[in-house]
Amino acid sequence: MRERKKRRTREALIAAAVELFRRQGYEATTVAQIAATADVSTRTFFLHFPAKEDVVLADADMRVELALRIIEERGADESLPDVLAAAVERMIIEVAGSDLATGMADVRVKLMLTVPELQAWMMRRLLDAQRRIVDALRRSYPEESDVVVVAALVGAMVGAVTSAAAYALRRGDTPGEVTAAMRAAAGRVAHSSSR
Amino acid sequence: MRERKKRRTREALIAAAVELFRRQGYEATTVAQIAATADVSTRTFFLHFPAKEDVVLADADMRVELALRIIEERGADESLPDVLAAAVERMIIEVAGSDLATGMADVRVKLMLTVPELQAWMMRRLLDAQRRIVDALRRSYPEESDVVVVAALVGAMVGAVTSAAAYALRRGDTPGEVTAAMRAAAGRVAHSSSR
DNA sequence: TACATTACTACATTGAATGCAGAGATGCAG
DNA sequence: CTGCATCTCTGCATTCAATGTAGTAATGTA
Repeated sequence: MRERKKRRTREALIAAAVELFRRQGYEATTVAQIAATADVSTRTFFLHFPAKEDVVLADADMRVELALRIIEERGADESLPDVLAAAVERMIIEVAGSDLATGMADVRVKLMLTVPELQAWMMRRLLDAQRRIVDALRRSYPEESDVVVVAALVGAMVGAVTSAAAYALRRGDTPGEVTAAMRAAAGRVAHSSSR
Repeated sequence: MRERKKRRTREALIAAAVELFRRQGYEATTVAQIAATADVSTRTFFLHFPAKEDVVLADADMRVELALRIIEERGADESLPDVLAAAVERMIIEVAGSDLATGMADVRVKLMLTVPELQAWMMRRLLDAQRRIVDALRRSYPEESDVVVVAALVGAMVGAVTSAAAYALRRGDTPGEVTAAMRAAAGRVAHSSSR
């Protein structure tokens, strides 16, 4: 019941923020405005989100967790690049299923493609995800001696997929085409490193 | 003469900032402190740097310009991945020559590896650099029809090199080893895509 | 009913960043 | 040398994100 109320205000904040961002733009909207629209105090906003940017990228961590689970569950019978490719594929499916489908995410994507501040924030989170993926891979493949090689592979994979997605979205591709582009990019990196 | 004075205050600001960051840490240092140490007003700081973060990443654009020139100068006799590899190689050499050599850059690298705020800023700049590289490649190779494929390649290249560099630095590699790791990462990506 | 937990609020404060008006030095015309 | 224009730099006020603190009110529990 308490949990419920907390989640309601959280979602009210997200809804208010996205709506205001859509109407006025990201920078023109203050946190105070968002809080007022959601009928809470400004201070409450920061109890739910560590920063203004996080309200746009809410629940993005969840996807990383899924990818990490794939890596940790798979044992030693599959090669490292293959497992990495599978993990990335899992994230692609997740993104295709939620972000590219719902209407509110449409606004989010547009914001992420246009507001530099949000791009930087996303990259920051992505960097963090990369680190955790590298750690997970090293735990699952302790025989792979060189961290730097693994890190480079993960960096290439993440860089290729996100760059492909960004350009496909900017070009106005359909959700199906975007996922296809991401998948193709991931495939090229994985294929190259497995030989 | 006027130009000279301006550059002197700029360098005084950088020196003051790096020194204060080293002694007190990045977040514990205020812009007002930096300005006071450099004997200028707080307002002047923002006339030289658009944000506090930029004082650490000063003159990083220059390197990107060098890479772009490589891409634009090369005609059509070399393949796209090869030219991209050459451009990245140029940047690697530049980084090895300046950032990894001088003592002040030592502090900068340490800051970039530890302060999340700076990492986000660097990623923002990196993203911008990627865009410009993609544009330059498309100008030099108009016959390459798919932007997304080019973008994915550039993303993979930049992602691999930066990730490799970050992990090599974090591990405590010597400057020579770091550049070797970057070069190896770039080579793997370039080699894979050229076939 | 008493107690603890917790979401939330009000208030104050710090610090980054911007706008504006003006002072003072530098370079350049006549 | 004298005006005039062009800069850099300053001081001041302001906005806004973000944090610390203390306290209120409601919910859950013994």
